[in-house]
Amino acid sequence: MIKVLVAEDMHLIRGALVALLSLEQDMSVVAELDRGDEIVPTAIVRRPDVAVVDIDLPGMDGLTAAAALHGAVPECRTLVLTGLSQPGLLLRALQAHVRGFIVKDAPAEALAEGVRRVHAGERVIDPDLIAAALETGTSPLTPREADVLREAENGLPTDQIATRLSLSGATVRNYLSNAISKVGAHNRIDAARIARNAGWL
Amino acid sequence: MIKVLVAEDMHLIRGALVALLSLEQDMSVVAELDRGDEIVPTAIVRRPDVAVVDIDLPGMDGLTAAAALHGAVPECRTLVLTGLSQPGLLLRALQAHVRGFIVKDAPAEALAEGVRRVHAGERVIDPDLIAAALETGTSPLTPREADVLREAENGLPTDQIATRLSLSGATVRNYLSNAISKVGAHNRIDAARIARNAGWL
DNA sequence: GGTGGCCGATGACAGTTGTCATCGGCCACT
DNA sequence: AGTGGCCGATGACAACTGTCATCGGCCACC
Repeated sequence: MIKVLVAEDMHLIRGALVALLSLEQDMSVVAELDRGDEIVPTAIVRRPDVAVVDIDLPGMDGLTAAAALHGAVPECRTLVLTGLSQPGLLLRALQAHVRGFIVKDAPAEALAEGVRRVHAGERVIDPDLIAAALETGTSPLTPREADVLREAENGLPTDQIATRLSLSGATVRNYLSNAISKVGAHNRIDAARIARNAGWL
Repeated sequence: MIKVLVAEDMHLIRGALVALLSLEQDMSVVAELDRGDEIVPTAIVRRPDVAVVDIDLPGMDGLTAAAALHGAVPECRTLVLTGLSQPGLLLRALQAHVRGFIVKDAPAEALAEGVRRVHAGERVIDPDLIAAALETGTSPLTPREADVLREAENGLPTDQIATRLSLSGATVRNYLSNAISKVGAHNRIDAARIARNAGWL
């Protein structure tokens, strides 16, 4: 019997995923969570074989939690669930010792199948996503450029971004200018959109 | 036995929702769809009692489909499913003769319960969402202002928005300026974000 | 028939944003 | 010791953005 932990913030979706997994004879859900920062403490107590983790969780994002989980409970394999297919996230996921990466519009059977294969030690990654990740490549942005883009995404003007990051306004504009040209955008918000879609933020 | 139609674009989530509904003794899923424009044709053939429809579907958005469904198969009641709770969408949903409105982070039992109540002729709407909708009120934006904001959201510069909407660049700036002051934003992207969150786009 | 709202446009102006050249400090690598 | 990259900063300049006043046409409402 494969013991599964499920972490997904939207209650209804989580319940539905649990229902889906519960249909399988060879697995049982031993924990249900809605926050990333509860994954490790819960896993230590419940000792799941596989953790099914949404990438976008409150408290602590799914990838950070996956890395921490690998450290705290190494025998527990992580299967990441993501809504949007952002290639850059795949790279970060692999660095976080994630063993499987399933997109939410994969066929329903893919989940249980993925859990089984990850439990068996295989890696489970959508081939299309691998191709996209290789194509997109690694982020061209420096950490600071990414920081600035993240703030710009919310519509903050230059000087407020500068204040929040303790930078000079002119420096912020330089970073934005660099980021804009690196990703091939026309302005800051375009750049933020491109970087976000690529999974670089 | 309540016959249910499920329309949700993410395959895995759809399968999970179907699994969840299939656990109920008094209902059966008679149709599964991933596109909005197939809802009406399918409903005409399968005659579901309740349609569970995601708001964000390819082909035709869930609300438009719900309105069409009400016209084509009036005895079928619609229950809308939405990820983000955007108050403005609730108003549009009610105009589309939607009978229920469930947020994806509602408890898992809420779905089957909602299906039952909608089938019984009740309206099912989260009280918090009603309050938020009343608070947010109806959109202050004129149709054209909303058009311009939608384009601005993607990072297009003024002149490209003008081209796409067949307007003068100066007019676009005026509309944006109006929209920005109406929603109390500091710039176009801030305005787009606010309007999007309110469900006005 | 007047009033008011939305549409579309123009011109002027200030403020913000994007680009470029250039600087110094720091750190890693050869 | 030199090279190159990232960080943070400045100044100047052009381009874009946001605001305001103002116009005419159209349509709905009283």
